[in-house]
Amino acid sequence: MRFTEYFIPTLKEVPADAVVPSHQLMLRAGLVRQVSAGVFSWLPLGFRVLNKVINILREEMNAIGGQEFLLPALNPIEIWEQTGRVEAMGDVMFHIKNRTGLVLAPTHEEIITYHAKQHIHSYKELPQIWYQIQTKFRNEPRPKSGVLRCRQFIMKDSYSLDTSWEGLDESYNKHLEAYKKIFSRCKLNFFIVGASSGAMGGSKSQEFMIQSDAGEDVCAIAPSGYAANLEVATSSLPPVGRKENCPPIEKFPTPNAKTIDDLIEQFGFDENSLAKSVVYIIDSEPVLILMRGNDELNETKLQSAFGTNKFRPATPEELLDFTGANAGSIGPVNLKAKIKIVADNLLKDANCLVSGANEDGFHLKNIDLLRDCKIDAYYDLRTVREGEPCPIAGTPIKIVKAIELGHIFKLGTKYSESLGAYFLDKDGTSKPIIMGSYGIGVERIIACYIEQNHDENGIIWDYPLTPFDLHIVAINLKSEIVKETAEELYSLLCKNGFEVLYDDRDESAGVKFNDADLIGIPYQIIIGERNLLEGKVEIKKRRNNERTNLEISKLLEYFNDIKSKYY
RNA sequence: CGGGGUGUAGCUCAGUUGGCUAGAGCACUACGUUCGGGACGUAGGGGCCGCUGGUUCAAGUCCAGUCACCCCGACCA
Repeated sequence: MRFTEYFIPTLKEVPADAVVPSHQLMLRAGLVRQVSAGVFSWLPLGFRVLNKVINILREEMNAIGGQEFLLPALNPIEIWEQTGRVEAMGDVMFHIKNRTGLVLAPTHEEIITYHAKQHIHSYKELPQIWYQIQTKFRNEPRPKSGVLRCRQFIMKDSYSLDTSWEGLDESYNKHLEAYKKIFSRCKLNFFIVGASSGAMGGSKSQEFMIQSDAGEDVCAIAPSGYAANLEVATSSLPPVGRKENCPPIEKFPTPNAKTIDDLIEQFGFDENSLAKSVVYIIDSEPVLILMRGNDELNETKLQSAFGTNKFRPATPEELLDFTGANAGSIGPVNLKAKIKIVADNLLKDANCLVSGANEDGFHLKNIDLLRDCKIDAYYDLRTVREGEPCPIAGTPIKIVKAIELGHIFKLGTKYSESLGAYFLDKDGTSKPIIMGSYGIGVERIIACYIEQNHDENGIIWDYPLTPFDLHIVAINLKSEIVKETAEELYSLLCKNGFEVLYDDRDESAGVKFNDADLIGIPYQIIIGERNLLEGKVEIKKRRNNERTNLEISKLLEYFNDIKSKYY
């Protein structure tokens, strides 16, 4: 491709709106342009990369027996009502205003299940893996970081249909392996974490992550290999437990202690003996949640424990109504109203605790959870912290920010049951199809690759994602010998199957060098009079700036050799 | 949805207590010179100062409203 005949609008300056490196570079190198918040156009150069990613996805999905579909983005709302997800998705789903009854699909479990219901009637027709690479629409409240969080984006989503839970395990593992191959082929430095299933429903789920400060997810990782999204991460911290000879419960004044830290400072209590209480309204019912003093409630865990995402912290008025005190003096004993009390696992059956007295300015000490109050249930509710021992081998946990590239779910029968996708098994009984759901954010692969592969001059592409294999930089095309050689080499390399970007612009050397580094094609072939006098051209490797002067006659052999290593 | 910020040329930005025909650099067009790390000269083109209303002799500048975009938070499969 000749630069003069190809639309590559590079930018010299960093666009003011872009903050994360991948966003800046995708704009500067002419890969994408923003049209509105969370809505992007792919320009020719970026679209080449996008297609390379899509090819890899397609190859690996086909390799595990996936069959490619193309499902509609416009969906009848009825089908979403049947699965209860109009409400669950809430504002995230786009609704069509001038054609009521249609929505823009944020994902495709419903449509897949609809087709399964239509045509899958026997165990003989299972298993199936159905996938597509298609545009999704989500009304994100806050799109950000370029293509990392968009309102319109491309997803590779696949769905497995099985007759048994063992079958689901198999389909799930096929995806797990396929995803590892996909991200490895894309040269991404990724890791896999245990994750929450959230509103998707289902049991097991794992996420594919890359570590990045631009990420919105937080993960706990440990040298043992333990890795989990902070939403579900646990540690093997010892429980508070019971002390011998816990004295009777006793109220004491704490007029100037509103926080756990105040109590530690003013009264010298052991941090572990303090218990804090927060009140949430869960499914319209008040619940007092008791945790170690300085632990943080993990709302995702709360959601799993109660099986609902309809909860919120109680208002100050509600606090006073239910407990008899304001925030800072609340505890599990002597509550004004009889409300449900749950506690974090670390407090299981603990005693000698300090907590609020439900009377402003007073706390209780020597609380025994077995003696002084009734805990309705214990759950894992706390957020893991840096340095805690991991649950696998007790090695210290590190907390890192990460970008989610892909997510695989064992869905189970939530959708097949609500939409009536049943099959007849061998024994003649009717059973719901057991499903899995697996997604990859296509644009995120590209943004993540750039996050991990760039320097101050631009993007550093590698095979196979690079938009072109080779970049010919011809310096001073007014020179006959430069022009002739460049044209000859361009034609030779194209004929031999290389994808070549040939900078044939009448621009100064500096402009071309800088654009070449910005665009970041792995090898630059620099053709200038200086080297041509010796019958040579210069090869510059983008990644490490390594330069080699090579005889022109050996060029084809040189790149064929490189190519054979990559393809 | 809460908090903060920004809207002036294609891009990055300046524009004072309201005051002449609204500016710079880069980009763009023409001609000439230059040609291995973002060249130079000369001459040009390009503006609904986000939008609407108000105050004023006079508004890019002040006031009110509104829209868009960015950041932090909330939310998010």
